[in-house]
Amino acid sequence: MLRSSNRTRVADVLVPVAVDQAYSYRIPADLEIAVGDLVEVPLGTRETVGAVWEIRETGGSNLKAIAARCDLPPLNPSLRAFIDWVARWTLSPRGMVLRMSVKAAFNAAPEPVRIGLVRAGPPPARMTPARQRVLAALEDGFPHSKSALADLAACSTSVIDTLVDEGTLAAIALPPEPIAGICDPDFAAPRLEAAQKDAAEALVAAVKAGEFSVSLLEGVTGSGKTEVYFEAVAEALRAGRQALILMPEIALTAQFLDRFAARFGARPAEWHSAVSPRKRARTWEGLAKGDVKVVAGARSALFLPFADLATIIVDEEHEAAYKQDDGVSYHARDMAVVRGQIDKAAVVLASATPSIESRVNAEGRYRHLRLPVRFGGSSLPMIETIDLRREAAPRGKWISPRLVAGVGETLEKDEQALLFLNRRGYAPLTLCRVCGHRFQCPNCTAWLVEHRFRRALVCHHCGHIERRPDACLECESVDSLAACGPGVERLAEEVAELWPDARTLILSSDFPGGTERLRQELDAIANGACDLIIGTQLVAKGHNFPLLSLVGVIDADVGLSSGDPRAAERTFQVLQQVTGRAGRFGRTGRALVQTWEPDHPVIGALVCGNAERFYTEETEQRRRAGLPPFGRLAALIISGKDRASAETHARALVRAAYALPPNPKWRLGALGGLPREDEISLLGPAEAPIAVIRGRHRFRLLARAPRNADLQGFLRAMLATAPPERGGVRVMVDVDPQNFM
DNA sequence: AGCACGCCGACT
DNA sequence: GTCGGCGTGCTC
Repeated sequence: MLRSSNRTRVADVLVPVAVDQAYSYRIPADLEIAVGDLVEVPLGTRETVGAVWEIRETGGSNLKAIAARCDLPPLNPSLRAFIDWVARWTLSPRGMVLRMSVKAAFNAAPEPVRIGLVRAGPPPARMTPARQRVLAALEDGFPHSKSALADLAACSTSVIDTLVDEGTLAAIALPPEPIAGICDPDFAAPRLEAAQKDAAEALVAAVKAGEFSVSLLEGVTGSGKTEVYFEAVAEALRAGRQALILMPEIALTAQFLDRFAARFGARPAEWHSAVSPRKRARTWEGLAKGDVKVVAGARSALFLPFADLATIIVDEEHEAAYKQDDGVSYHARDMAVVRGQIDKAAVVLASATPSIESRVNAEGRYRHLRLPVRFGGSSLPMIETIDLRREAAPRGKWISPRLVAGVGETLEKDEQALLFLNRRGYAPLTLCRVCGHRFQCPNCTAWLVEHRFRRALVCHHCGHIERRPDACLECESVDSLAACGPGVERLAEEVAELWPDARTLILSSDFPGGTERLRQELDAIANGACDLIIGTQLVAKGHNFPLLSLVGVIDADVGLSSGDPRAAERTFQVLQQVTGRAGRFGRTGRALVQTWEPDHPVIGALVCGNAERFYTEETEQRRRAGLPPFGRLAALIISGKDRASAETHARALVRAAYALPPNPKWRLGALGGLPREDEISLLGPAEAPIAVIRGRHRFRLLARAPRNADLQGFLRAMLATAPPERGGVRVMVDVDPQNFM
């Protein structure tokens, strides 16, 4: 049908900047534009790439025009719906969520053209031995790159150049190397034990159903969760559909990728911070076209353009690393469930120590699959506590006599030991014995942590670094500085004194050489390259050390006293994970846990393996306090360059909230009144526990809402009513906060 | 998120 | 007198 000439086609385009609305652009008559297309549009003074969210017709208006349609697959309706949903949930501008989805598709350097050489004509007029070798190397019929060919023929590249000039060889452009191999669901069918088989069948059925479902796959370390969820992936592959495996960043180890390759015959595509922009761009496109079938990735992989997503696995679902705090703050585990709902995919949450949230949801809302037995015949480690009140380490030392003995025995048997201390650096606090001066970060409310290897004092919040002085900065006393408390570096010093011959390695997130070296090192350890590992939290995450038979926890109580409502749960999870590293694959491991509070419920649950009771009590506490998953939380962090402006604005926000008219979707409790179950309560403003970070003073507001209340609606109304942010004040909204500092 | 505009301090 | 610091506001 003919369109009347005075009507113009207009596209509402979402641009990847911090705006919520889509902008309208005229569609030039010569451009074929559809909803979902990625398009180049002018924005202010520059050009950017946006996504078409809607197309409509309108009377003449002088809008800017779409410049071009990108040569990329369009965003499908489910991804667009997901972007809209995440933006509304997190109170982020939709443009910023779109950005997370599409930025990897662009700003990648163009694919370098790979040149391959092939036989193209008669042999050269004059044959030489080197030329002979080159031709022989090409007998297999496959194109070779120039350098590979020169290597193969043991000649210089000029020999090849001459053969090209003579017309014997020709240079052709090679297709880029595939981003991932073909994954074969039946490459190596696993032998599953009965419990694994039942769980795997349930997951396969869930994928087959082609409907949204959530399964909590719970099983202790070594119970074979991975093999079980691989069957869900296999089912997706059999159906020609796609699978996403989410993992906490550091767990994306070569070990995991090798296990995957052993099962499916090829590695999955990878998605994490260490993947090059070019590879990302190709993975993005491969997924959108449906060519790439399986991605293993960190949380940001959730925003990839899957063409036909059948299952999402969230491995180690309890991990705090799934929460993104900067920019758009989202919890990848929760958003995975949402994406599963939109894409009609089977979501699998896997963990040895599930979050309280998932456990509660598993009582009814989710399918609950348990793997009770430790796979492969090895038993759970024997866990003993060491009461530091009775068996303390010598003064200035951190390893108690019993732990010293335990490590000694282990090393004598040529087995590996791991000492776990969740503190990076040498010492968390440095002070002057003469005047009492404490070294503090100039930008943050935090002590500077001594890093002895780097001869520096470092702030773990803002990265501030200064040389460790020899004299006190305050009273100028020389040699008066004392290191207080232990970090892994200091523990290493103690270890070196106790066992000078042991091969020791420190594993922490500031590992020199970055992620790649760390990966290699982890593999080396698994192969016995070291006797004694000293590690932070990092060692608890998803890496297996088959030779490890003893785990020593230096200070089990760290973190229990913080104001974080999840402190006990977190401590339990990390201790359970780290002690579970001991004695896999046939050996009975042993864990020695040093603690000042052996009677604490967390320690009790760990030692007698009575996780159930601990979970029940924690769950009950959450229920009583209306905390997640029984209620919902949102934090507002109000920061400014000075204390007063931040506090003033925080108070203005509270006033705005109480001035709001009544709303049917939420009710705000009376100011100062007792919290009621059906009302939103607003706590604060309170100065944040870390009052200053990067030179910005911070206040916090905490909103707690009943499950059925429209918490986001309330927050939007409050923010809209409050005075605009001026004088450098910033408000950050953190829905479902995990971090209370 | 970028990028321009604008208003105050230290310099060729 | 200009260069440049960053706070503020806008992008169809």
